[in-house]
Formats: sequence, structure tokens, C-alpha cells
Amino acid sequence: MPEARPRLYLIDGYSNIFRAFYAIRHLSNSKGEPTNAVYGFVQMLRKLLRDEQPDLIGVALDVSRQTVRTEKFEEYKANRAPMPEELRGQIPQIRRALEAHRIPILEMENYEADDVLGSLAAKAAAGGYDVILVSADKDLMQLVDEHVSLMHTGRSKLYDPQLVEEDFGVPPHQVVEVLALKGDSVDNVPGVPGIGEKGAIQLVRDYGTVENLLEQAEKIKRKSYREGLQENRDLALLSKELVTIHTDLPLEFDPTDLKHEDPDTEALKELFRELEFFSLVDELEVGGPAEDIPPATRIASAKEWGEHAKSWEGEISLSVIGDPPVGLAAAAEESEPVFADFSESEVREAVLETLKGWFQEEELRLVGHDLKEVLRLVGAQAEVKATLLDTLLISYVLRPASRAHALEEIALERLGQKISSAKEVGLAGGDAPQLDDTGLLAYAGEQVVVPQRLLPGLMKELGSGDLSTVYREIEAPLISVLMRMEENGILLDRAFLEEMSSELGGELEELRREIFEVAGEEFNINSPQQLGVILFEKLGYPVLKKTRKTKSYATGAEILQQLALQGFPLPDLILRFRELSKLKSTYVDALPALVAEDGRIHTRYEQAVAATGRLSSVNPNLQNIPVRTELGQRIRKAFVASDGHLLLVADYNQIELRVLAHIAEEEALVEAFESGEDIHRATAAAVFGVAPELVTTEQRRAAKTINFGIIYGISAFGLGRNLGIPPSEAGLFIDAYFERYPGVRSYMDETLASAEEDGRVETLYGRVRWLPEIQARNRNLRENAQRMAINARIQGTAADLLKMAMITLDHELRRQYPDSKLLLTVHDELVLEVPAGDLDSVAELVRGTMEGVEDLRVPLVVDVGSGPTWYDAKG
DNA sequence: TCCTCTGTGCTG
DNA sequence: TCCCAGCACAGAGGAC
Repeated sequence: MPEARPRLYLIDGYSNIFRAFYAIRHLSNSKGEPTNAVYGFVQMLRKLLRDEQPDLIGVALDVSRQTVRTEKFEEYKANRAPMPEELRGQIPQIRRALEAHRIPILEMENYEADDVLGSLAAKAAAGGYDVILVSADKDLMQLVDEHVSLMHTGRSKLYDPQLVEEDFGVPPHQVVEVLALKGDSVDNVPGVPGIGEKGAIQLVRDYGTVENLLEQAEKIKRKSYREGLQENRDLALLSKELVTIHTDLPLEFDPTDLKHEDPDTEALKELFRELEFFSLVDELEVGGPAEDIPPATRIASAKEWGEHAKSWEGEISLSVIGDPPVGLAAAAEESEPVFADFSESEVREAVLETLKGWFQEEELRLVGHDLKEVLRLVGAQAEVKATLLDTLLISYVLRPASRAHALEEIALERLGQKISSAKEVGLAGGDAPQLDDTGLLAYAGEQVVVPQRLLPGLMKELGSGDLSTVYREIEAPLISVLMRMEENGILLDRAFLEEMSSELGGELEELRREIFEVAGEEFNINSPQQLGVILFEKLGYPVLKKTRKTKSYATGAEILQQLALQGFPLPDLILRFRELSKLKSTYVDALPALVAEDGRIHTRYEQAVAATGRLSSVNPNLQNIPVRTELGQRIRKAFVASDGHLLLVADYNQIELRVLAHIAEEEALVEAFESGEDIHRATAAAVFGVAPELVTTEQRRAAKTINFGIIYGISAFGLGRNLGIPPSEAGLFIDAYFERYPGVRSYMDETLASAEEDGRVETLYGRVRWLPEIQARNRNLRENAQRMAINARIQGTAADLLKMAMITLDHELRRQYPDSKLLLTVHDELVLEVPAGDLDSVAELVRGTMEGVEDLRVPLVVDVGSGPTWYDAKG
């Protein structure tokens, strides 16, 4: 491989300054001086320095407005507005910022910045550099070639010749021809009247150059183009001259003058303080680029890896680098971090072999942030005997309601350490084209050293009580179970969904026509805003409700149903349209796109997201596949078992109410569950004071709503809204409920009392949820926290139970039925894929494991079904 | 042009 | 005053 050419970043100063100025509308310091352009430009610059780590860098700024071109064509830029006063005043600060960053300013009297850039680029490219132009101006595309690329500010795109052709329509050397023909009103380049962008591209493709085009003008078929060209020959040629960037200015320029140096941090801090960019001051003070964390050393060979690995013992920190993985970072206590690059397949193989062994090593403690990803490298067959110390999960167990468990976030919070993000080193979003070593190795070092440093504090906070048990006995053992489930995936019948998609598409088209007919005009039915205007302004329907945040017209299903009841024709059509379009876009069309090469969908389970201890599912979310409507259920027919297998579904019957009965020690509820009664019917009988067999459908429905309400931390207001009755009446139901189930009332009272005392509640197993707002003076906040307190104990305990059952079940399946696999988990339900011949015995194992996970005051009951599809198994 | 918020709706 | 816990879509509009 030839040695990489040094990279020179040439920044188009004014283009970026103007862009920053207009992008950020209002920003000024306390003296009222505008600072928006400085801020935007500095942010752009710092991001560039962080992300690209240039070898050389310079910023071009033109000094005077009188340039060679103005002399040639007096109208040129004549109608361009002068620089706004608020911007002009900011230029000196931008120069200061550049000086403090130690970035050279390139300027030449009487020449345009574009020409300076073009000439510098040409000279540097010829001198052995790779040049990256940084500009918001697409005209610079003409300069792109093998060693010159264009980074269009604001986009993540880096234009090489191929991308220019893709995006602009012609290769770089023809860009000027197109620009000359179409003109540019901003720069006052006249162009040829009658020829726009589309036409210009076509003409250039056919004729190559403006000159050639003028020569052969009579051959052009389209009259307007032909005549436009014939009548404006001079204009066309002049335009071309104007848009052509000079690359041959006599510059005295030595690229080595532009070597990138470290900024003058003190000068920067002073400037940022003056401008009141406090977040940037913090950035400089809090840690900067994590200087005291050693970068990883690149492992050169499988042999070298083996030597390191052999000498390590005790506690080893691990991190997968990149998604998809490009390597593994590792560090042991007292030893510097290393990075093993997977592009070396020998190294990769050696690493995987070592990992497999480490995970099986009972004496080892493996540290990392999100060890599920490390374990995935070993694969579904991985055996775990080592102690897993996952900083992501410990942080989650300590503060389950926080959404900030990313390594970057807790490093800053717990260590005051700012570290680089995957995005900054070019590892985000799948494409990792240019891995620059310095950034990558620094990142790899941080990814394993930071968890090592976080661990003592986290472990101390975790303590040795119940919370520690929740981590050690539930979360840590669950890691490998979830990894396996994700790797297993579930088979999808794509043909079935494709058929369904076209069917839905047809019906939606039909509905769309009818809706436009009734509305009297076409509009975007998917836009609540446009729909609101049609319904409530054009058609004059009564406005029943406004939305919460923006006070616009509410158009939710509930509102539409009420309007339909009042006899208006449109709402029913909209409701049907919404139903179909929701199913089509979210499931029918989205799922097939996520099928992997094995024909299966591999969701990812998030173990550190839900505040109550539940799992969540993303990419795709397989925990919200429709089930309530007939049409929705059809989607479940697309989730199928592989050949010779069946899907087995096992769900806990009323687990939350059973948990409630247990925790509240409510005898009446316990009895109802022990005798196997229909719990909603029993509640109805109790609340309405009738014999169970005399409960009406309506009463049972109301009781079901009350039961849900209890789990959610009931309020008269919420229950009333849900039952469609006044809160006062709902309050009477609640009173009647507590009358018959006094244990539930004391459970709630005790939960709230202890929450107020401790600021937290716990599940049966000691999983905590912190609720500081339970003390809030604001009633809304306080009552919210109170409901969360009630709900978290119940929902969280149910989550603990399912997680424990999963761990045991996974273990037993691997031991007894290795061909049967756990695929999905949906809060109170597990889905497995089982060889048809093993169905009965596996069903009994599953049922036994789930029901026997804990001995509560009430029996745990599991309903089991099976079939060739999820739909059938659930039946 | 990209990203975030909003309204909406799907699940347990 | 919108009862708990999630995720994802399309549209809209501000941010870069």
C-alpha cells in the first residue's frame, strides 16, 4: 500500500461564515452584540478539527470586494447586498478565533477567495497532498478531481468525482459548462435565458462544452434553447468565464506553512468567555480530548495478541469497536489498552478464540460498557462462567429512570471526563470508510479505560444489598440470554406481507379518493395539521379539543369517533384510512426491509432503557406487533416457524394483578386467583355488589378498566375519562373497590408513605425506582410520581419474574433441548421455536419454569399455545 | 439538507 | 388535571 498522502483542509471562509450567520438566527452576548456567525463558524471549525484531525489546514478570506472579475463585468455581483452590519461586526472575532486555533488565514488582494482556493488546491494536489475543500458553495464542485474533494458544509457528504457526477449530473470538469448555461442569480451570473438546470445538464451531456454548443447551435431541437443560445452567444461565454474558478494565480505558497497545530487554549477560553460561549468554555475546561487516557496500541499480529492475552488475568476490560465491528479494544489492570483490528483475519480469529475462553473462565472478571456486544462476537454458543461487570447495566440498575447511560454521558457525569464519540472518529452509521488511526486508537483506549475507572464508584454505589443481587442474579445472567435471542431471530414470511401490502395499497387508494370527494379538495391525509384545517375550518365541524403543546386542532381517533357519532361523514373514512396506513407503513412495509440474510428478523433488546425494569425492543420493535384487531392480527401470520418446527407462545395470565394480590396480601384477590375465577368478573361482582354469575358484559368491562386503573395508580379523573363517566362517579367505583379490597388500599398508602420517606420504591426483589418528585409542591408533578410509585412496584416485579424465568429457561433448554430456542419476549410472554417432535415436552418445561419461577401467595398461571405462525400459536 | 419535535397509534 | 411502561411513523419546521 502506498503511503497515505497528507490531508490539507482548505476552508472557504465567507461561504461558511454566511451560512453560519443565516442558519443561526438570534444569538448575542449580554451586551447585545450579535455573536451568531462567530458561534456557528467556530462550531463548524471545531467539529471539523475533531472529526477529521487534519494534517494541514487553512482558511481563505478575500480582503477587498474589488476583484479582477468586477473589472471585467461591471454588473457582476452588483446586485448582491452588502454584508449585513450585524455580520460585519463579527468578522474580527472570527479572525481572533482562527488565530487562537492557530489556523492560518489565506488572503490575496484583488483575488476572489474561490480563485485562491482553486489555485492552492491545484498546487497542493500537484505537490503530493490530498486536498479537501470545505465550503457551502456547490460551485466548487468544478475543482474536484482525484486528489481534490469537496466537503459540503452541513452535509456528511464528501464529494469525489463520482459523487459529483451522481449528485450534480455531470462530472467535475463539466460543472462550469452547466453553471454557465443556467446562470446564478445570487452571483449575478446571467447564464442563457430560457435554459434552466435540467436543460443545462442535458445540453452539456450531449455537446460537452459551451463553445461546442454555440458552434452546433443550429442542431439543437428545442426551439427555446436554440434561439436562446444563438441570441446570447456573448452572454454564454462571459458567464462561463465568470463561473470558472482560476487555478493558476501566482501564489507564493508552501503547504508546509499550513501544518495543523494545537490551539492556544488560553486565548480560546478568553475569547469564548467574552462572547459568552459557556458551553465551549466548559468543553475546554472539563477535560478536552481526554488527554490522560492512553490511546490503545494497535496489535500487529495474532502472535502479539496471544502474548498479551496470556499475560492477563483478574480483571479485563473489553469493548467492541464499530458497528458493524471493525475491531476489539482490550485492557487489563495496570496494562495499557490495545486495539485488535478485525481486518486482519488472523488477528480476528485469535481474538474470538481468546474471548470464548475468557467468558468461560470462572476466575475472570470481564468489564465493559455493553458486554452483550462483546459476547455476540463469540456467538450464540457462548458459555459464560466469568463475572460480568457491565457498567451500562450497573448504571441502569442504580438510576433506571435516567436515559443517560451512554459511556460518554456517565464518563462526563461520574468522572468529569470528556471522551470522543463513535461519530467523531467516523465509526457511526455503518459506513467507516476512512479510519484515521490517531482518533480511532484514542477512542479505543477510552472505551476500555473509562469503564475500568468507572467501576469502583459504580460498585460502591451498588453496595452489597438487594440491588447488587438484582444486578448479579438478574441483569448480568440475562446478558447472554438476550444475545442468543437476538442472534436467533424470527423467520418472516415476506411474500405474505408483500401480498398484504398491495392489497392495503389498493384499499388506501380507494379511501383517498372518497375522502377527497367528501372534502371537496385534495390534501395530505397523513398531516394532522392539514386534516384539522379541512375538518374544522373548511367543513366547519365542531372543535371538541385542541392539542396539548401547540394548541392546534386535535384529530385523534377518539375525537374522530365522536364526530362520526354526530353524523359527520368524513371521520369514519379518515379512521379507516389511518388504521390501514398505520399498519402498512409501520409493519407490512417496514418489516421486510429489516430481514437479514438468513431470512429472519433480529430485533435488539435494550436492557437499560425502561424505568420499571422491563426490556424494550428496537430495530424493529417486536413488542408492539398488532393483536387487537382482526386486520392487525393478520400481520402475525407473517411470523413463522422454520421447517419442521412450530412456534410456541407462553404468556403469564394476569401477572400484574397476581403480583398485586401477593404484595398487597389482599385476601379477597388471593382467593379469587386461587379458585381460578375470571378476575374481572370477580372484581365486577365485588364492586357492583352482585353475584358473579349475574355480572353483565358492561359491568365486567368496567371492572376490567378499574383493574387496569389500579395497576396504573388510579385517579378518579383518569378512570372517569376511560369509562366515559364523570370523575365523581368514577370516584364512587374506586371507593367501592377499596371497600371490598382493603388490602389494596393499604398497599397504596404504604407505598406512598415509604416513597415520600425514602424518595424511592422497590420491587419484590429490591430493584429501585427513584422518585424525587414525590415531594414536589407542584401537584401535577407530585401526583405523577405517586402513580409511578404504585405502578413501578407492580410492573417492575412482573418484569423481574419474567427475566428470572428467562434465565432459568434458557439454561434448561440448552441443557435438555438444544434445538429449541427462545426467540421473543413481550413483557409477559415468551415466544419459542421448537422442533415439532419436542413440542409437548418443551411446552411442559416452559410452563413449569415460568409458573415455578417463584412461590407467591397466588398461583402463577401460564397459558401455552403453538402453531406454524405467531397468529396460530396465540390462538 | 439534516435533525428534532409533535401528533398519532401500536403493544403489554 | 390527561391513569403506567415502551417504539416508530409521517409531517413540519427550525438547526447546521
